[in-house]
Amino acid sequence: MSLRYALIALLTGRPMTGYDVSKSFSSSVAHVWHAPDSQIYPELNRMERDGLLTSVEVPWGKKGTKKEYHVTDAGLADFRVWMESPLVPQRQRDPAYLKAAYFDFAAPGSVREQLRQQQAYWEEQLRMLEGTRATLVDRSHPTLAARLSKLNEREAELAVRYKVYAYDGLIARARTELAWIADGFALVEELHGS
Amino acid sequence: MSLRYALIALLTGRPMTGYDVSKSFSSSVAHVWHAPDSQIYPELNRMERDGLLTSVEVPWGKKGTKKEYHVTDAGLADFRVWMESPLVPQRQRDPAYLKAAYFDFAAPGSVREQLRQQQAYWEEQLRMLEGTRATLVDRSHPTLAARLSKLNEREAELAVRYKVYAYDGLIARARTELAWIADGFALVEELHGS
DNA sequence: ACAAAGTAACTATGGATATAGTTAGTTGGC
DNA sequence: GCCAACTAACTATATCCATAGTTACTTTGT
Repeated sequence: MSLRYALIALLTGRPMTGYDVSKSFSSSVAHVWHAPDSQIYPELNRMERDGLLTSVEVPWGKKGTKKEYHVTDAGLADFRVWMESPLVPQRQRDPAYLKAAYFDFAAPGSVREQLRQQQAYWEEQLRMLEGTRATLVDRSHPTLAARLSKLNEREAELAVRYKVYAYDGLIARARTELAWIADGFALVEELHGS
Repeated sequence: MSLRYALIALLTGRPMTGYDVSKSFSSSVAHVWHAPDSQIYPELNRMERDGLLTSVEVPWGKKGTKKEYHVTDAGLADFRVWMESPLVPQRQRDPAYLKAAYFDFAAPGSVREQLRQQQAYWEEQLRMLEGTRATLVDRSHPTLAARLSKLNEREAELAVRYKVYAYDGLIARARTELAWIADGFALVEELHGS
């Protein structure tokens, strides 16, 4: 059900077409919530049906049209209810930790290779997160900038600070993963030599 | 697909009935992989059908019987293939970070309340993880002990060290979450006063 | 003797998610 | 003038996962 609220959150910044939403999801918003467009388009339709969004047909080129989704008052109210409601605790389900617990079933070379892949992934994540954080701090982030233009300075300050806070959490998490991976290299070294 | 390998991993320790597996999942193994029994029983059946497990009917009381699942050589081979294969990178999908990014939509009191709930959850997690880690180090953990009895000292050392390593990662993650939550309290204080 | 708690093994249903397409119009480069 | 890349909006299928039951037998406490 969080997809629905991720979509409202995104659309409070500015009205968007399904395609825009899909692009936003695969770039910046994907850091906090990933979704493929096969989920996004149907969900946008359902949300319009449920009155959380309205759509406006916008011309595109000569013949084409595109649907631009706007958050309704009901949608915003629904979002606030969700924002105020307690969070259901996350289930632990991470294949990386499951694998690590049974690394003794794999060859040391394979373990090192997998650690390298995880390291590359998290380093890339970290770079992206730090880059995005910088665009939040200087308020150049496109979606954020669109939303800020509708707010007064006090409200803008809150919006920016909480977003930076969320990214700080993600960055801390990425660093923790990288530290764990570094420990993994050291452990393989200790147990199997270099 | 990881559920299948989590099940094989568990059953390499000792043969178990579906019920045993379900209990293990809701206690110790749930730290790395959660699954309800509505997933476990059908998956065990499919795995038996696919030749990864065999089952032995064991009498239970006067009239009852129970099915004890054993990992087959094919199952172990399949597990090793998975253990050696690269890990698909994680999708980020965490409602806590999504919410945090939009805390300005919620009342400060509600934010504090949600932070408190998250804090309680992660403190409890941390306690459990540290408790389980201790039973791994002193080799008193039941599932681990069962597996160790089939291994020589060198193999046992590897099995223990990697399991402790996995738990160290989970513990570090829990601590990172708690530090982030503490920063959240400080931020709410700064932005809205106490 | 009986009830409560525990053990065992499921099923049913709906929603969430991943993977992989499809159809059609638009823009920019050569 | 045409092709590649991009924009737009999907659909189809299968699996994963969560919630909430059901049935039936066993052990333990009183």
